[in-house]
Amino acid sequence: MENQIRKIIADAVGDLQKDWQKPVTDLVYDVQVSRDPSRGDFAVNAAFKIARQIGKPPKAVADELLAWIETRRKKIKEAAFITRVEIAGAGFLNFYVKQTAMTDILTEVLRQDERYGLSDFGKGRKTVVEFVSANPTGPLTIAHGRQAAVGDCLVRILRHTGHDVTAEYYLNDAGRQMNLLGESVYVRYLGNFEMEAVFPEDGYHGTYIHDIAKALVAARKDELLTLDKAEAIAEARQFAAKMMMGTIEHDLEAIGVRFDSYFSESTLYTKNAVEEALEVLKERGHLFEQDGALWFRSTAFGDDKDRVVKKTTGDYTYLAPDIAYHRSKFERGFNQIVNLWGPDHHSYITRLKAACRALGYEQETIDVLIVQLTTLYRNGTPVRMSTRAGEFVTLEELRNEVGPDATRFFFIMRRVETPLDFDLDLAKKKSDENPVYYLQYAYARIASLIRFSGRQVPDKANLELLEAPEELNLIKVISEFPKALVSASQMLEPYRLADYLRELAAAFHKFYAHHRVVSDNEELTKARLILAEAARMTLRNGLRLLGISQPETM
RNA sequence: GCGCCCGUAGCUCAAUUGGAUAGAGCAUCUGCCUUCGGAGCAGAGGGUUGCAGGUUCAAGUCCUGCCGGGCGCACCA
Repeated sequence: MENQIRKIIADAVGDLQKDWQKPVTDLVYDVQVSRDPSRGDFAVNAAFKIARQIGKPPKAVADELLAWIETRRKKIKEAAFITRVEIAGAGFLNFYVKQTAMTDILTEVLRQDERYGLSDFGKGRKTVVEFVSANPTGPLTIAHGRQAAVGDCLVRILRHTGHDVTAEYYLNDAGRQMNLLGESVYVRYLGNFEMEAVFPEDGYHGTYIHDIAKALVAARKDELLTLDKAEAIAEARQFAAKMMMGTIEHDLEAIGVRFDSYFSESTLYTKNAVEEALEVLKERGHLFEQDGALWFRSTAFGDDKDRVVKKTTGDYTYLAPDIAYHRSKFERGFNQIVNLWGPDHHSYITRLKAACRALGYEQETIDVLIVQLTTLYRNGTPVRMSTRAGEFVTLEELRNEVGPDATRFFFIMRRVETPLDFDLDLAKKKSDENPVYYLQYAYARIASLIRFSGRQVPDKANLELLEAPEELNLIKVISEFPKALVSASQMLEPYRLADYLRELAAAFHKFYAHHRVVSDNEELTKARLILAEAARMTLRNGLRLLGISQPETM
């Protein structure tokens, strides 16, 4: 429908252009589904955009377009479904279309079923979404949880809109933090044999360290006591990392988050990738030595200051392996890089993008989403968190308390760049106040309705019977699903899907409250069952993309 | 000090990237269950979109300045 309207406008412009002073090029305008019936079914703002280009008042352009359409409305086939076009406001063209033109979408939804919403919008995009990427030095926190929920949801949406997506977890397993973990566990391990040792400064204090140590004792008995300290710590580190990763993967799995790839930082060193990446930068003339250190001239790419990649000590900074890591993304053929980072990495974005361009990757898109922090609220007051003392609310604890569905939904219902207030009491409430239940209730209600009807949803019916405002509105909302997905996909904003689904659920509830579906009127019953079924499928497809269950009963 | 982000209803947030009368949820108040699930629906109140200019057919959105808040400015990771 939208395409046909665009075709008409394009033809009109092509025709009228002759009489205009300036040419119209690259015309971009909106064809918007109107939710207000007094504004027609579709609102088009093309006249404004044309007016700007040719230097005429929008109203005048709209008049010309309207006249053009009116004189040909009976002749051109694209216009067959149009019943009326009118000018509104300062130059909007409002299109009124035939009922069947709107209801056709319902049979289409039923036909496409699980495929409704799929698009090839992202065709040609080979996308890597990197998120969570927490060091396996402790359990995942709620900060990771938000990243996990948003990232996973984004992956699903990108996939659904035709991107070739890889969900990747970058494992910082080469650094000092991992050694600290090993040392912390080792000291606790010794403690199990009544042996004293100095606990490392900045070591990890959480009770989970004791758990790991106990597991280590169970697995290796007193074997580590015979090794020298460095060796024993290395063993402890390896054991702890493996065990922590197991826990992390389990916690992610529990809220439906899966990764296609775990990329280990340490492999960058074993494969000499860090040296190679720096070599490339050097060849391209972006490195220099100063004060005994090796620098990347990032200021050439808009950074505030140049950055050290290799310290005077000979060690790499954090940036060096990260450059190598991102180079590997390009080398693996990805042309769309999406990273989800915490707010503490904000200033790092410029640096990374500078490095990517310095490596010679100009065409590829790099998007870094800063996922802001979450504050949990209980009884209206913030829950205190402190990683330092090893006391923090873990993702696992949160999930156990509010359940996986609410966990995911609350994490994604806001734009990622806004800090999130997570109301625990609200998330647990099984009532109308809880937005998760609003969506799931709509789904369960439709499922129940179809069960009640005691029959199969028919393939076809006289859909022209659907003419009440609530019915037409629901149809319009259903028809906007693919567009909502593309929008969420393009802008990398999963919350848009959550927002859309709330609107869809509201449209259904409203329809349901005003009209009886199963009645004596056989034809109308059929038509309304089709409408309900299309709503159910759309809701289901959307909830799946959010990773939220679709209960048949509640 | 420099850079980035934010300021919208009592609260939490939207607003189709510049579109028409700024919308939802929560909270408050008022209605609706003898028929498909009331975890729902209908309605009311609540706004100078921080302030002042500017750009244009059109500004919550873009530009400038101010006010208020947050974050970042490492040879840490």
